[in-house]
Amino acid sequence: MVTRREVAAAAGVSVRTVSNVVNGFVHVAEPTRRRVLEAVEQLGYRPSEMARSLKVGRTGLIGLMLPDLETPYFAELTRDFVEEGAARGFTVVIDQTDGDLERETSLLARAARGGLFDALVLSPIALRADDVTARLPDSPLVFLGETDVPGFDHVAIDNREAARVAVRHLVERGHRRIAAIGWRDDGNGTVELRTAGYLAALEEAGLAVPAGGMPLTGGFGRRYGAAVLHSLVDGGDPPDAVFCFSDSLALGALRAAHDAGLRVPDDLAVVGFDDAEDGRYSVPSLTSVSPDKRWIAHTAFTRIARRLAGEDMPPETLVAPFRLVVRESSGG
Amino acid sequence: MVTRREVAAAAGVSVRTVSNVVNGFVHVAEPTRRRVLEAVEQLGYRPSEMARSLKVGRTGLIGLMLPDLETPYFAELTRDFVEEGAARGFTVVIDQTDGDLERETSLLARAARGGLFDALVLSPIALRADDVTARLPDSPLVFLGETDVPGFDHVAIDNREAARVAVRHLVERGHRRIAAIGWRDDGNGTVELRTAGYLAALEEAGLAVPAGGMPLTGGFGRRYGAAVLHSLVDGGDPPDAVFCFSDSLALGALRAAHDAGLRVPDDLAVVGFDDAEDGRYSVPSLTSVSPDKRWIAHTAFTRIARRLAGEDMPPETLVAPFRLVVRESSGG
DNA sequence: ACCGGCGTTTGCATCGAGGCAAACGTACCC
DNA sequence: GGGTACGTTTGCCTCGATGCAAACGCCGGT
Repeated sequence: MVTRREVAAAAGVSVRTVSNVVNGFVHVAEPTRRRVLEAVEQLGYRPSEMARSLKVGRTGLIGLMLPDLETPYFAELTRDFVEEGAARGFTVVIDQTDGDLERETSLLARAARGGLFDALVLSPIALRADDVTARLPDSPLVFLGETDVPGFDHVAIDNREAARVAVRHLVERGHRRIAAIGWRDDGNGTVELRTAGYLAALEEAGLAVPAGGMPLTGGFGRRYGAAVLHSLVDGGDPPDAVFCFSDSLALGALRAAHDAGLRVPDDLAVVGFDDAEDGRYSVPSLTSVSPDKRWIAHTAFTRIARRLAGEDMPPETLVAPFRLVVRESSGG
Repeated sequence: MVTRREVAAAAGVSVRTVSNVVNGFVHVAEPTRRRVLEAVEQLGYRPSEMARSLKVGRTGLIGLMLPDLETPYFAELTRDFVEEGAARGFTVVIDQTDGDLERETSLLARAARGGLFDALVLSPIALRADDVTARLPDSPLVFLGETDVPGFDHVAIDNREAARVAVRHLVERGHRRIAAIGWRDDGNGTVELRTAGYLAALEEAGLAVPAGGMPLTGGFGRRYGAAVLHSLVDGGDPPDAVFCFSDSLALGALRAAHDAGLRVPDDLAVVGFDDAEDGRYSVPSLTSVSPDKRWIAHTAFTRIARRLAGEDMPPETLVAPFRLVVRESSGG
């Protein structure tokens, strides 16, 4: 690694002057500047990011913690974060946890160490408030999703309302036996809110949860959607519509419906959640709740930037907009 | 930020001793260790990653440059890289370029600076050999895909052979008018090799490219697959099979085939490339070439680790295994 | 000839931690 | 009791770059 010292020696100036030239600083005489730049060029000198970071206390790295990248929702969200970050001069570092508590805490611990990251955006699954406060980093934190850690910024859509809107749409289409796929009993806040919204919409319409209509689901992936729909169908008295807590679940359900000989949306309407690109090209295309991911990325970064700029503001929960995109799977 | 100095003062020892305790170094008397750990705990001291990195010359960060994350292939590949990296104590930093030359070079330039990254894995689209050699970082580079930059390690599957196998499968199924979707005229090596494999398989079977069977495609996304298939169908004399250069293209094609009233695989067989999860749950499920992504991640990291360990070895091209997974879309 | 002022350059200290080898202290052995 | 050996602790220097303020050189003005 070529250092300033060598450049300085080659150009016959002091180390400090090299810095001045490189940083386009104050007054540097033209001949001096030229000599230095020449030496830089010739030796192939590159300033060290690490040393710079140490001195100025910023790395330009933002950590983004996600359960996984294969879920299209997270892949698309990541894209928006990377893009928004690039526009603001940040590099986004992705960490994938699989929703594993140990990996979530270890990332937090690592991030807490000496500010390798200027800030963290967390989308935790298993992490609870205690785990966070126990190993608090100095850098700003923004939480995505439902894990409610008091004292931090929080960006999420109104999951309850979104679910309510989605189910109401099914009601308006004339469906009466509306099941939900995605229920889990592990204290996951997102799941609870979507469930609450689902139940609220049913109640408003004077409907009941159909037989077997609130089955436990092992995860948010396609295979679980397929498995649950199979069991709903096998159970007899199948629903005439399902509201799925993710597009992946919904796509799995579509596949299973097809295998069971059900026509969508005629025999079974399906609504998903996330509006991932997959659902736009599936057969049939998928009706879905579409959270505004760019808004989320933009908002999270705005909070981070303001906090990094030293602004002192109370933590807030910022509610992202969403809309329901109606496509073929619900008869749109 | 709490520093060692404050810990040292609190514990009544020298700064150096704090280091020794924290690093579990050599001989430290038990009472001293206890006092120091107590001070560490009480003050909430965390060693600074940046300072450490500066001193030891490693950050533990590996840069992974990809065109995008929404393509399931890259999302899955990323997953494997992140996982493999975590197992080896590295954090993977994703940079997304959209295949944009400017963003590709700027990342390379940034990475070249003072080794923020210990190594780089590049999956370039627009980047050419010249662009790389012009701004060569000191850290190891591994290239994925077809951009052949002499002098560097290179991990890729044999695209020509893989395409040949895929098309031969269609031939064996009795298809005779086999079109390809994915052709582009921009010097993209991957496209050229898959095209070559496609043509080779046709020639071996004594078949010709069907009318309109080598249409230009704007990209690898679903919409392009859909658009091209539509044009093939509209052109009259449609093919009885298509080999798509990506699963996304194939899924778009499936959707378009459905819209055109074609039954898959009876009227039209479809084969994709990448074996992304989407294709396993689509209707019909998708036959696809499945590159061994874990092998790719593992191999790339092995090379990197060996080079970082100081081993001096000639650059190599490492060929990843693949297999053809036959599913419903080709009558499997 | 001397002085103030400006433009330019430089030395020194600093960021936080690690390498090295010296210094310290105690205990043991002859 | 003195010397050695070992276990333990410490100072000092370095990593590469930046902030600060002093120092330098050169100019014109009186």
